[in-house]
Amino acid sequence: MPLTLKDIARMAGVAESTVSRAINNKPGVGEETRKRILEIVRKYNYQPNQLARGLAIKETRMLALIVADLSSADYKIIKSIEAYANEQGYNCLICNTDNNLEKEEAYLQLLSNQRVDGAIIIGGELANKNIINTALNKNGLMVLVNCLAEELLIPTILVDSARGGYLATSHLLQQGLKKIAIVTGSSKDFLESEKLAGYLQALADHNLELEERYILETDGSREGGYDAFLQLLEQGDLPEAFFVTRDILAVGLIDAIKMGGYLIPEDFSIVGYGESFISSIINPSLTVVAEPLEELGRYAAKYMIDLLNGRDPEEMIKVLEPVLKVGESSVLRTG
Amino acid sequence: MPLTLKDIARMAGVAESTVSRAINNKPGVGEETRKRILEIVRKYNYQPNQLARGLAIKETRMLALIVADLSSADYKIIKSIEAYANEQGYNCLICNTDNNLEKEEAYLQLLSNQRVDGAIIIGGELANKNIINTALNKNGLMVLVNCLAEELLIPTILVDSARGGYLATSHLLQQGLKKIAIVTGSSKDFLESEKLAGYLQALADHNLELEERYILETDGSREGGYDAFLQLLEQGDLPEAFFVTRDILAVGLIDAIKMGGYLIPEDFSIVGYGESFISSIINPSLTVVAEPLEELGRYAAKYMIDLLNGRDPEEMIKVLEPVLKVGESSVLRTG
DNA sequence: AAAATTTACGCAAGCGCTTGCAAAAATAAA
DNA sequence: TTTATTTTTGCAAGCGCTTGCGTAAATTTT
Repeated sequence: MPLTLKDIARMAGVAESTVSRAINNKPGVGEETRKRILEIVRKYNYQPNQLARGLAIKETRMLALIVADLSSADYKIIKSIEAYANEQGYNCLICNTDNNLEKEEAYLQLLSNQRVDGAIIIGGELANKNIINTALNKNGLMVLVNCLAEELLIPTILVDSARGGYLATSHLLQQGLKKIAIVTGSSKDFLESEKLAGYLQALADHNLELEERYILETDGSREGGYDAFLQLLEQGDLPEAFFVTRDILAVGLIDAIKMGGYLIPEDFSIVGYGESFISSIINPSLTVVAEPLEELGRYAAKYMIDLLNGRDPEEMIKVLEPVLKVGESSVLRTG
Repeated sequence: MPLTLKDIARMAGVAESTVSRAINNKPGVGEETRKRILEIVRKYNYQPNQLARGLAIKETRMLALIVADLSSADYKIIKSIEAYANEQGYNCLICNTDNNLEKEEAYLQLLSNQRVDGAIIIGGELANKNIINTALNKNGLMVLVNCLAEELLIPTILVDSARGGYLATSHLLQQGLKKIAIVTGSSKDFLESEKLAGYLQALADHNLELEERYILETDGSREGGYDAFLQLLEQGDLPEAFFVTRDILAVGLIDAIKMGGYLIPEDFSIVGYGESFISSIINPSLTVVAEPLEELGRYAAKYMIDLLNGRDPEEMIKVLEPVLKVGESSVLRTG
């Protein structure tokens, strides 16, 4: 059995309350007694029981990280959140909802359970408004990362996907390319539709008219990317370049392009999205719109903890800028 | 303020203890009262405070997942652990030690803090024996994944890396190749040295003698892989094939090989390790020794929970078999 | 030296839940 | 009907910690 406050108190010959105050650096303890107590604490390596403490002061120092589908992209965000949170004395629960609403709901109950002090919701199409709203009404503290809950006043931090789409498309346009196709994931996904919007905006800014057939919506999988190219091939109307909104899609697309005997970037230029190291491993290395994932995570954690410290959520909305990282897939080698 | 047991008790006109028993399906509550109570519970969506419950019954239903360096390989294991644990009513804390002993120690204190019921330690060179031993002595429940703490009686689950090395090397030998180099990460890493052992065994079984210069120890990074090839190039003594023990290493090695104008697999056959989807994305697709990560995670979670349920740790050691997945990098195209 | 402050410390209640034990109620046995 | 038995329920202590409040001791002020 681990030692308790009572044990320490007995050893030090003082009351429990005194030990408590000494440990927590609260006023009301004489210098001498404090030292004596801390000495004993150290000697026996006493660790306060956090459950009891949490119960008494009503905080758990735990955060729930709710992820729609734990993927290789998310772990960087998570890592970053965890690092910051840990610095501030918080631990992080990992909650994979598998894109399952019931699971999401169950996890959000951690808030009302009082198992966690707050929840950070990361990603995708999910983020069901009803569920979140319910949690919100119960005073559940939440932060949204890369997803939106319109109307609801929740601190949100996201990467400007429209800007990303714009950057990617502009880059291709600047290479003198005009026939640019976009290969996206589900249009239900807010971020995906933003990327499309950026793409359209860039075209418009260059006075190019929209070609419906160059907008290819897929399921976001590798096969989806592969099929997208086949589809164009059948139509017999190939573009000069591709903006692909997900790295996995790009992999599939590139498979198909190579299978067709085409060269990148000679026959097709490509810009991808998301700087997983896939992009640098692929041959040729992929030009991508890179998101500042580490920063994303840090902000998320910071907002959460600010929230816990009573800061007003009103002002907490952050839009980070993606940057274009030029690789070999979009630029013709000179010479 | 959330409702408490007392609130429910008052509403139902019974004592708190009765409500408690009703909620937890314990005997000693009349059928009628039970129904009445549960009705109220549902109506108000009452959620027991887990901290209080934990304090009373001395369990947190939380597991710490201690990872040496949260990487893309680990998240699959984590995902799998989390899924199983969640099924069994446990939540998982994510603890990234960043390969830092102090952090590892701090995280293991979660055990003595009684913030978690058990810890699953995943990975690498770390797993400091002293620290673990201390935790063990305090009755900390632990499970090891893909790492070892010799002498200590701790449930362990790992993939047979020696077998992996053997499989990889044998495969190359079966292709009629004889001059096979191995590129490994740090030899301090138990798993890495096992892979080497498997490699050596395979050579021995084929009556090939060991060529020291074909054993290349690196820092495990992409650059490490790149440099390994350069080193051989300088020596002017190139092998016919490579067994590369980490996927990132393989990426670097392949970079270098291509840079040198060589072809894979025509000039060099390659077998990598770990079926991240890197292996299929790389061109040519990589032949790899694949580890059953999902299964690894599931076993880890299962052992942990078995342990919590009082099962004897003695019998808990599981060695999973890796399998060879043949890609294009090791087999000459016929025709 | 006495009075007024300040500081150090202990007491005890409370956080929300569980559980052993005893009392009360319902049921079975005599 | 009485007694014995079982079931239902409540009481109260306890899990390990925090904190408001009151008192004793130390310090400062007159």
